[in-house]
Amino acid sequence: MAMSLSADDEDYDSDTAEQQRLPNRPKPKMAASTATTPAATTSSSTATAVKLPSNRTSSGARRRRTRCRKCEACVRTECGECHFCKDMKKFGGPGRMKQSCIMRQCIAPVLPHTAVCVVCGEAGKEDTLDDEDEKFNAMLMECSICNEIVHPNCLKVKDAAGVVNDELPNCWECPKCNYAGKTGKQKRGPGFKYASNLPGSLLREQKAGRDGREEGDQTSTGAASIKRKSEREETPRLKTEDLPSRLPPLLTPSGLPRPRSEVPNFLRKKRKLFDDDEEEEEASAKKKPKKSWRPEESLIPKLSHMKTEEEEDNSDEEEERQEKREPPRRSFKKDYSTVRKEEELEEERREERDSPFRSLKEFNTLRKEEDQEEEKEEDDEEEDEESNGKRGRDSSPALKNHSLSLESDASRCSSPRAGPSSEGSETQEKAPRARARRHRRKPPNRQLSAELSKQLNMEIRRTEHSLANENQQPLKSEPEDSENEEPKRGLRNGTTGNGGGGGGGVERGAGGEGGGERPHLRAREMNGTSWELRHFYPPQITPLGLNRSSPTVRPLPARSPPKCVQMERHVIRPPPICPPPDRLPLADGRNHIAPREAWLAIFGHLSHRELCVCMRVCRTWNRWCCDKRLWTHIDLKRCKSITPLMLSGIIRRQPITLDLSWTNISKKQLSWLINRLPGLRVLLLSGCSWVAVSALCTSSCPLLRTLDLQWVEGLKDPQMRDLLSPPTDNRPGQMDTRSKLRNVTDLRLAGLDITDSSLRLIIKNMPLLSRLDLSYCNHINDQSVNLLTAAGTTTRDSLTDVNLSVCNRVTDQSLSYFKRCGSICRIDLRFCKQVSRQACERFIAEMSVIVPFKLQEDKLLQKLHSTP
DNA sequence: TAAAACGTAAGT
DNA sequence: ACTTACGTTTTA
Repeated sequence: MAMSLSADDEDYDSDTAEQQRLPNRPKPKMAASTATTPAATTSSSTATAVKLPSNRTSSGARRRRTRCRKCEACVRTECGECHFCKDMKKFGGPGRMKQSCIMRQCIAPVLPHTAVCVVCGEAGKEDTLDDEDEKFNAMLMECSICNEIVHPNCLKVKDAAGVVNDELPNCWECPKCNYAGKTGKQKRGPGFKYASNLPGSLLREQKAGRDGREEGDQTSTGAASIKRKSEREETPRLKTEDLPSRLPPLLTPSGLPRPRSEVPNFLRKKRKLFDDDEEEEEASAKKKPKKSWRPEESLIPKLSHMKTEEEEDNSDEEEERQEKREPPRRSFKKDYSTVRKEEELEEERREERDSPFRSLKEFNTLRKEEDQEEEKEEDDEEEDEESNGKRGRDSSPALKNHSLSLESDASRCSSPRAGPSSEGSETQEKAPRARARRHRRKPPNRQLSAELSKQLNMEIRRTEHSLANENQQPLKSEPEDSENEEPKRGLRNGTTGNGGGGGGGVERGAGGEGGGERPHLRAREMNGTSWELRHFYPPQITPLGLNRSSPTVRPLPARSPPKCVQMERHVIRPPPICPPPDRLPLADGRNHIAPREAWLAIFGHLSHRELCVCMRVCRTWNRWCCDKRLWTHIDLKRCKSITPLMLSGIIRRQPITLDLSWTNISKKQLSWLINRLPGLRVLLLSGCSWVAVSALCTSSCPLLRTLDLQWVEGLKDPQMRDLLSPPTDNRPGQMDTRSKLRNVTDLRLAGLDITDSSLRLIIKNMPLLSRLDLSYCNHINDQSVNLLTAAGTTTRDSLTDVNLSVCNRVTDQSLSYFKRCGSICRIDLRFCKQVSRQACERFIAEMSVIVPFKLQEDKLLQKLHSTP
């Protein structure tokens, strides 16, 4: 980013250089020292008067944004544990970094109160109005391209449409820039924070790739596209189509004065990133056909489900699914996949031929056509909708289309640039006003569908808030427990496993490589624990008796996430909070009798896929269906490629449980995710690489309760040490002796070559550990159990469920050690060759005095009346 | 290239 | 006047 920015900045500066520099405006890259001065000067000017110098117009300095103080992050207290907190003097640090707590990074930074319109010099006046549109026109809008802050009403060029960025309050691409075809290349947009500053930022990588893609999408469009091409660097955003549209930016539907749909710069960038990866591909293949891409939204992934449906229709996917046992709802992951570029999709298809989604490509092609129409319709609808729940009307028929569109969205999204191109095509087709909307919607790249994005954003926010209250319970969330149990089940059945999560993924994923096997492998021996095995057998599936030595193939990591990494700048900031409507607006202007909560109760019974379908029905439903409570569990298991979009989609939904098992997520991606999922309680990373998992070493996830590291490749004692050791900080006063995983209660380490040294660390650093899965750990022996149950250890009393199945070094002796555990409820010693049934019976007999146990299965001791 | 450092805008 | 922390620059 920096690089790209710099480039942009240069231009920028060149223009403005002479003009005064606004506060903070980064001076030209020159030496910082020099820069300082100017800055200072400017600062003085600005400081006093909020207003920006008129000259600033051309491309003025950007106004620094400040926290909204309302979002979940803002209302949170400092964690005291992150990098930035530790730097703070209040936490004993030197105070040099001067950054806000990682957990408090504002989700929707706002313009400072001192901001005023460059034209009239007044502040935002939206509060004085009721009408949404009026509000919009009276609120201050900051252009992400020229940085100018104005009241839309004060613009002379009202006919031109501005492109509202839904994700960042008061942010748009002003009509002037839009009309001029300027791209936001220069900068990310106001309020954009360098994600790279964040510990977990995924960033930087994107740079390279991102630019390219976007453009690709644009191709279809006319002039704009041209421009862009020339300006590759620029953001993908607007396309030419925007030009034509003239309507003033509409307001956000949500009612609050929030900007609409555009994808924030950062998003765009993100998308670009995606695009980049894809771009080539797309460019070559698809783009040409201009499909109408739509802005993708992070949501889209979900939406993708929709498309899925069709796909399903096409094939027997459903059947397949069932066979696979894939829980329909969990298709979520797939949805995300849809987001990816078509290429990826194709690959996936190939790989996951079985998956319901496989037909994406075809689907997409089909959709293209449909989409165009759809978009038209949608646009119209949107207009209508804005005030009421318009879409509802066409719901039924719409569903189909919508679903398609959604999918398309997803696909489009995947192609960052798609937005533009699509727009172009759309525009042409549609009426002017429709176009206008589009502008909004489609922010260039991934343009999100405006509506969806908005709603989503809002929802997200809400969700986040709710997340804030950890207590929130999902309407129908699937109990995390289920997941927890997975392992066990897995052993039993061989398959089960993950099911909890949505299971199914496993099989599928494996499918490509032959992983398909599933369950029911028989137990044999497992001597060495080669991770190969792991690959072959997905965690839950692990055959009790696999021959570990057998060579395995990891589920291929599918293609590595393309330049996804480039999430860099991708800062996800949902729009300002705007509570979703409590009632469903009907076509006749009245509201449906059922309140939102009632609807949510119903939605709670739907699968994620179904929710995606519902989200297409109307804006209101769209928002409701995005309720965080409906997405407490996100399953991307076996999803071969984790893309930035997927990541953003995850963050927006703020899941409590995230299953990334057997994916090839990268360290940066994981780190980025973790740092943005403060409410994450369950993280499943089985089958991932240590490289990725190592993100846990530097990221903060204090609330994490369940950590699944089964079959993580390369995870041995040294790595376990890194994982459990307190953060290392050389700076004085920064020592935190507590492990970042100190609150973990459920740890799954099946299939790892760890020894007692790791156990000691676990015992020491996980005082709350209740469930421990050490199955398939060949180095675990009686001494290990002795350690876990030794006097003075917290695990002695905290352990309730220990899985030592297929641990061949464990003998009857371990059972005697377990008698020391005060809370033990379940001991799984199945397939432990050296454990006899007699010993188990003896254990039960002796324990029965205190706690009644039963032999639920051979060598599976289960406390009566309790199921851990 | 990531992380640290920094000037100073913005808020209290 | 003081604190927080944005957005950039510099350093490692």
